[in-house]
Amino acid sequence: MINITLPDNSVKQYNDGITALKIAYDISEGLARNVLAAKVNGEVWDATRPINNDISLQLLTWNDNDGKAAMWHSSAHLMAEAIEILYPGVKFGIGPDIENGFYYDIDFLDYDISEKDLEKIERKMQELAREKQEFVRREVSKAEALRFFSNKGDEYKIELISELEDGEISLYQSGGFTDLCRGPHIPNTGVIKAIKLTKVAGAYWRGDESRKQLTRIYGITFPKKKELDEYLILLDEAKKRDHRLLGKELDLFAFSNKVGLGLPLWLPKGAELRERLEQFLKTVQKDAGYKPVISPHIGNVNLYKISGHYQKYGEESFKPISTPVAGEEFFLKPMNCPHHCEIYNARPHSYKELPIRYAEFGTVYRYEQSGELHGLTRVRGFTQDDAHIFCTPDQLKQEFNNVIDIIERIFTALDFKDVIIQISLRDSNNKDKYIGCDENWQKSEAAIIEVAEERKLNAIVEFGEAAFYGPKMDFIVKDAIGRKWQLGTIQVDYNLPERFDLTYIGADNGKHRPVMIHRAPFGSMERFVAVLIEHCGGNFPLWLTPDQVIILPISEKYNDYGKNVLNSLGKNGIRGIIDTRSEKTGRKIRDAELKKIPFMFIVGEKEESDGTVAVRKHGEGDLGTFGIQEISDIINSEVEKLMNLK
RNA sequence: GCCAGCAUAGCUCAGUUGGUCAGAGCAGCUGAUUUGUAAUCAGCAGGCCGUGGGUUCGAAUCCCUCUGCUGGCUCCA
Repeated sequence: MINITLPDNSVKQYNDGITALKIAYDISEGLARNVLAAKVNGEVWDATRPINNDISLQLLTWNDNDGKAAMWHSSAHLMAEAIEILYPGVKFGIGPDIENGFYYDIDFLDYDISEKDLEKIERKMQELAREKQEFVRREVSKAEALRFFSNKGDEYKIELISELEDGEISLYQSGGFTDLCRGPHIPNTGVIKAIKLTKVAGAYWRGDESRKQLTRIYGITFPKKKELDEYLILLDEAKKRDHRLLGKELDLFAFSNKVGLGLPLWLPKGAELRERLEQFLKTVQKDAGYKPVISPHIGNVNLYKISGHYQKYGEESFKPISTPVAGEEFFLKPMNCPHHCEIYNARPHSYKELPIRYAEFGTVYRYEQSGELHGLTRVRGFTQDDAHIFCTPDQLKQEFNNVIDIIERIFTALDFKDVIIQISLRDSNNKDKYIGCDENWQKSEAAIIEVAEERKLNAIVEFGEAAFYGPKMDFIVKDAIGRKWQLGTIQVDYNLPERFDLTYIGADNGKHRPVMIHRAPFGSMERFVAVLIEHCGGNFPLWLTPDQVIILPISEKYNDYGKNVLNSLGKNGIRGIIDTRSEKTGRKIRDAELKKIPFMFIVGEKEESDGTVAVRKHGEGDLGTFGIQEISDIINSEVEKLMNLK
């Protein structure tokens, strides 16, 4: 007999060789039907794998991420089985589960595969799933595994096996398909009820551009048809929020082939919105002791050789610009920091001046591969809300804290409520990857961790993800429909001060090296605006939105009164427009709703004689009649509250 | 850059197997209407069917080139 400890700490006794699935049946048949896998002493196992020792057991279902993973991984096998039947002879690469579903990389040889073929494969999968094929695990020797796949002619699997240790190799068989796989898998394919293959893409074998490109097919499966439908609705919602569509609809930005790929053009409404964002941050930064600086868009190639960007961005930069004088070359700047270092170096500094905080909305240029470009989120020219703080090592922690204050204030003002913080530290087993002495690393890592602990930040720590010059803290926001976006970043840097020989004179009258903090709360204006658009679906916060109010006169008779109202609003600092077309009120309301303007003021005979407006709020409807000063005050106090500026 | 798909009016899209196939709605302009909480009516204008080549008696439609757009290109059995 063995003891099985369940999550509620109850202990049950079973015979050797019992399986998680049988235990589930013992608890209830309903549960058993939902079991996808099991966690045995913290390790994810097949629910059908025999248990021979005392263990703690957690049954995994669709509600557990590990359960989902097992389901999707098994779905990848199911897809491979279907494909092997439909396209005999194809060769398989890898087929893992991913965050939202699974994929399989396959060498389709001479078959042409496009999205038209997906439906056929889906149907085959459904047919196979209904057979409730069981996944059978078999542990094999390396020689046996190699023999199996050489007989099959699957050179990719052979390559994978050759890198594995003998004794740790397992095969899984479901129906007529056998795959090299460590598992775990779901008990049988019967739980896969809803299948959607989503896209076909090329993917290099093992991500290596020099190797053969395989065909990757992505898909996702669900235990219930309803969940697939919900997923498709979510995708649809994401589509509606796409910043590229909304940017066009709301006249915010555009691209032109004549100007060039990945080079955004900001239209007046977009530029005004961006200016408001910049102005907001400038005000916050002024309060926090930042000083504006301005640096040119190009710099001598030697500047970037000193900073190390030349080595790093050489390939990803636009080609150097040559001058008529031989031997002189300039780069479009890929980052602002080298310039700011030289601004610091413009004159000597005393410890009494530190910290020095230089801020610049600096436009940088990087040559991204054409296929990487995407709306405003991935472009070739963009503006960072950059700042560099030069401080003494002792001031580091305080300065780091101050930057977090700024970032939190901004996220609050923009209604990003769900923020994940990632602290990226050095991989201490692999110190060669980084520069700088241990002491500095320990100090700066400790500073970040202490700050995170003191502020009780909801932070995850990643080892080995630090920049080569120092640890960093990244801010990842979740938008309104749950997608994650990396925005702000704070980085500690001991490298550039050294490379640029930055110094200050200390109280001891000696030269000392300052520490540098790189930080960008928005990251880049382009990317941030894109994320903001998708987050709010084009319904910007009141303080940011292009037009806060639209005046809708009932008929042309009231246009003059409407213009007077607009004037009064302007005097109260409220942005508005007026719709003087000779359209019916219903039409004007509809158009204003579609333009997502927060407030509609409807004015007619009553309002004109009373000096009032009938207020309708976007998405909510009629709010009733207000005096002009009264509603102006309401709007302004709302704006003030959102901006949190006082 | 590579793989797959797409490209028709400012926008969203129709255009069956090549032969009145250059169309619709919205937006725009002109006029009528003077309107009370999500589309008033009528008329007008608007396109080298992404570019260049080819096949054909004939191409928006078939083939090739180029350009651009979209989705991907390790989340490592």
